[in-house]
Amino acid sequence: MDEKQALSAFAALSQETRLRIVRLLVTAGPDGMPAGAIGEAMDGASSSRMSFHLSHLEQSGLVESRRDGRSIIYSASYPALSGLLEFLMRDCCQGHPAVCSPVVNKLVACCEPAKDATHA
Amino acid sequence: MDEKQALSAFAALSQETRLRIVRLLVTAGPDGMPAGAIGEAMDGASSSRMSFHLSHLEQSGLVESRRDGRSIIYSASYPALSGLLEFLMRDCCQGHPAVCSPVVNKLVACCEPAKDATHA
DNA sequence: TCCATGTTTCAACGACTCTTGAGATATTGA
DNA sequence: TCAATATCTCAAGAGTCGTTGAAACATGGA
Repeated sequence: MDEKQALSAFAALSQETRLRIVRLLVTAGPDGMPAGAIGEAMDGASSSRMSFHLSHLEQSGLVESRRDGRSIIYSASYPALSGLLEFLMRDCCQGHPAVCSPVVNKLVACCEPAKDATHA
Repeated sequence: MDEKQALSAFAALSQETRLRIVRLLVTAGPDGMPAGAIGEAMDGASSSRMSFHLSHLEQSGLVESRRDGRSIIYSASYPALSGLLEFLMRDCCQGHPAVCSPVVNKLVACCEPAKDATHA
């Protein structure tokens, strides 16, 4: 992820409705959800409002879409999300231990990474 | 970090100048830099423009300031940055392995966390 | 083919963001 | 006290963002 993409992703996540959509889609899993169902989950937001935010999220790369019959199914892009996290840690915070160590320490507990990964 | 703070932090980082400032201040370390020096590093941005972005960053909690004589010294808030990362991983992505594992795997290599931390 | 359904596109509007330049404020040293 | 330095505050303007409602488009079934 380069700086331009990161700026776009941060802008996408800086809006309450969009942040909620991302949260919802992450929990929904790879199968995703149709736009209409997402709108209902957002306190019944109007379809044009949903479309606005979903296309914003899609342009930022954080979500993906595919058509299924009449519905358009949106799903979270896990690679984009981890790419953003990695950008924030590495490119922006330069892997500074004061920033990253607390996070890694908390996260290894919850995520159980493969212990024998690229860990030179 | 709660959602409101996270939204504000994402908004702060979604602007090129502010992202560059954060990067600069992370590398500058805990001693920070005076506003004028930051402005010079930003292609000689005007003082009012700097003030605008720096107070935006300060309000979001990502940077802190203190007065030193005539200068005001700005420094990165490492806790806020790791708080944001943690929010993104835990609250937003729910610690979803597909998002977090790649990041943690890459980061343990670079950050060398204390192996005996809260790691139930 | 026609209609219903699900979604997008468009125009309009108010609200917010960012930049600029001028002026105000705080601090220091003479 | 005065002047110089470092920074902030304010007002104005161009631009962007988010919402709304109406209309258009795409798909599937009768």
